[in-house]
Amino acid sequence: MREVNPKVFVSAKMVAERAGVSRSAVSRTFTDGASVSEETRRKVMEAAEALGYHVNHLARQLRERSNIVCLIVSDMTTPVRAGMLESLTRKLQAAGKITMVINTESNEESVGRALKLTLHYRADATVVLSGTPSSSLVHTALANGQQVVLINRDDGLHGAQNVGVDNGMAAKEALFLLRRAGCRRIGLLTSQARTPSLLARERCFTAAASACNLEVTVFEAGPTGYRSGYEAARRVFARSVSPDGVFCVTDLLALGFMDGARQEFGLKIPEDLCVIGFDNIEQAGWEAYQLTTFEQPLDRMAGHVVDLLTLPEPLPEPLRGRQSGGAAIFEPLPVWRRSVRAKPA
Amino acid sequence: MREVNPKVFVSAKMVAERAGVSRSAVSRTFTDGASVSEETRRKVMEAAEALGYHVNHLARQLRERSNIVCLIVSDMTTPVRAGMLESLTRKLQAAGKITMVINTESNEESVGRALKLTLHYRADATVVLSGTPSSSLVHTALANGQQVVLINRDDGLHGAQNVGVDNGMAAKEALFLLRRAGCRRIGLLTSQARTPSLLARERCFTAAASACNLEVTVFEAGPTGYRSGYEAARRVFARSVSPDGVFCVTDLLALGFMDGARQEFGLKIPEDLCVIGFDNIEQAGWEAYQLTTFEQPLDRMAGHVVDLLTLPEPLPEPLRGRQSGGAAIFEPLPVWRRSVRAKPA
DNA sequence: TTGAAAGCGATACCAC
DNA sequence: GTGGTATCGCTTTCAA
Repeated sequence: MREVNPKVFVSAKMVAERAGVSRSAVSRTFTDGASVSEETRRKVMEAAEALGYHVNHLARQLRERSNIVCLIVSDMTTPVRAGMLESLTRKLQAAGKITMVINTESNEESVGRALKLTLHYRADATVVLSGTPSSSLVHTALANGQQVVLINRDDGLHGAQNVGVDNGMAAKEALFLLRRAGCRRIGLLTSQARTPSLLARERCFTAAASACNLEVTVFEAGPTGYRSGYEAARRVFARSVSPDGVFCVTDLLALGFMDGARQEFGLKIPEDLCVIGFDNIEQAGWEAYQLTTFEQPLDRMAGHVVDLLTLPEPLPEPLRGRQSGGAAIFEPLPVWRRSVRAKPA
Repeated sequence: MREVNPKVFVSAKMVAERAGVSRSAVSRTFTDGASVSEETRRKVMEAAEALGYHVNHLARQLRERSNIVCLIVSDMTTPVRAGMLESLTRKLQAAGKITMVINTESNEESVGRALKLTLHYRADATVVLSGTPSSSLVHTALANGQQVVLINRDDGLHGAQNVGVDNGMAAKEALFLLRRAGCRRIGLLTSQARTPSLLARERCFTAAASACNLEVTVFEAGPTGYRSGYEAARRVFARSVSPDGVFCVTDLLALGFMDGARQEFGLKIPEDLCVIGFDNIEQAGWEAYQLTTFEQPLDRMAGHVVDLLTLPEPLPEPLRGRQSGGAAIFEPLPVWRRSVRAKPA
């Protein structure tokens, strides 16, 4: 049924020639709602089939929107990023969009380069999952009629659309849980990556503590990740006074911290130490950890992003996420597991 | 510096008009190696800057190759997939390619739909990370001059280029390790997803065992993942005779299996039970597991894929991976940790 | 219903 | 060095 290898993409022209019709006829055959006779359509389809023709969407959308959405992301092996990527690609596809992924460092320059690329590829929209582009670049994108969506950037850029999670609520709840467990020396473990989300969690947690006249010791680990959490535990528990309740700004840090505390100091969780994380990555539910944490509603957030990109108007009421200063903020879901005591030891 | 919002992508024509030159001049300014006077270039750059112009690569590549590479993948949150995706996107970008990600189910029909999409988008190449497209579709792609690369499909399709890992070698080594540890009742845990790779690991492992006159009990878990491993342990150790050494076809299964064995039956690893995995995902190195496993050289494999797509000729000798029947096979790297005893208990 | 022709944004080839 | 023109693959008038 199929012809010899042309080593070149089959074009509508080739199909037209073979079917003995005009190229317009071919175009119409593949445009729904266009008027073609049954006879012509049959001839065209037959030729197309034989040649292995596929409409060139890139050329088609030379006149209209490209339907391309760019995802700018760094550290995509991280469970949260991978999860967001999965959700976004799936939903975008379902909405008929094409997803272009740009893997970048999270510094402003790299993100900027990536954003320029999206302009070169005429993406209808860009979704930034990590890092923050300079506001002047965002404006260039906007000026080119491109939508820009920023995820989990609490320092939301003017002009861009922001989608995020309510860090403050989780931080407050975390403090409450640690207090209820009877923890007396409360700590917070953050990472050296001072992203807006992590900073917000830290700020809200310490603020909530001061409000109760509680002192919180802040520990800073290395880059966000398991290893950093582990090493942090090493340092934290080598001190004369060490915490008995710690809120870690991400699950990955928390899991490493738990392992470090148990392995290096023989601490029992939650008897000797209570730990709370943030994100609810899959591993937090693993038997070895059973980490109490807060779930980022990735799927709902992704859904909202897709709505922003597909719905014609500024999202109608009722909103899917709470709106605040132009940002859609989603409530994280507390997930109670076994890394925190239910009451004082 | 920047003009009012045109709400439409800026084109070379607009730049030309503003700079008072021809559109050819604009084109030349952005084509390196073209001859433009300093004066003209300056005027063009100034106008481009003011308007926020970016060359439209989609239109440019109407005449030449698109530079687009499509990645077809399912279950991208899985550590191995996420890792491969990370490596591929990074290297492809470095090679000047644009990456489109198609998130799909792994059944033939979904993969087929995805492959057709890549044709619509004139991708120069398609890399299939999961699932196998029908061979007729692969031929259509090939006939359109598109390269097709299949990763870890041991049933390698004719025409497509295959890149994989040597499952047989790992399986044999796994058996050796379990025997050296003095295990007497050896088992193999596989998943219900009977992908070519997993089947190969199973086949080679049992074959190696028969060669030593050893019997291997094969257990089948649910879908590849932690939960399935955990549940499998539940069933496996509820039996009157249970294994004391198990090769799990993926790390995720292994980790769940370990937790199940420890949590539900109080087994000590490696004293009571030796476990070996495959993939060397990050979590395998976590303190709670310290799983002995085999590392898939994702980075080297990705590098090879990119070579296939960028090097003009069929890859020259010396090859980066062992060549076998047109497939590039990479050796997995044994990673010795603590889930297997070094000698009999 | 059909084919011819214009146009989308960019590049290559021409004369000038 | 420069501007005009054809061309890439496609959709969309517009006449027939």
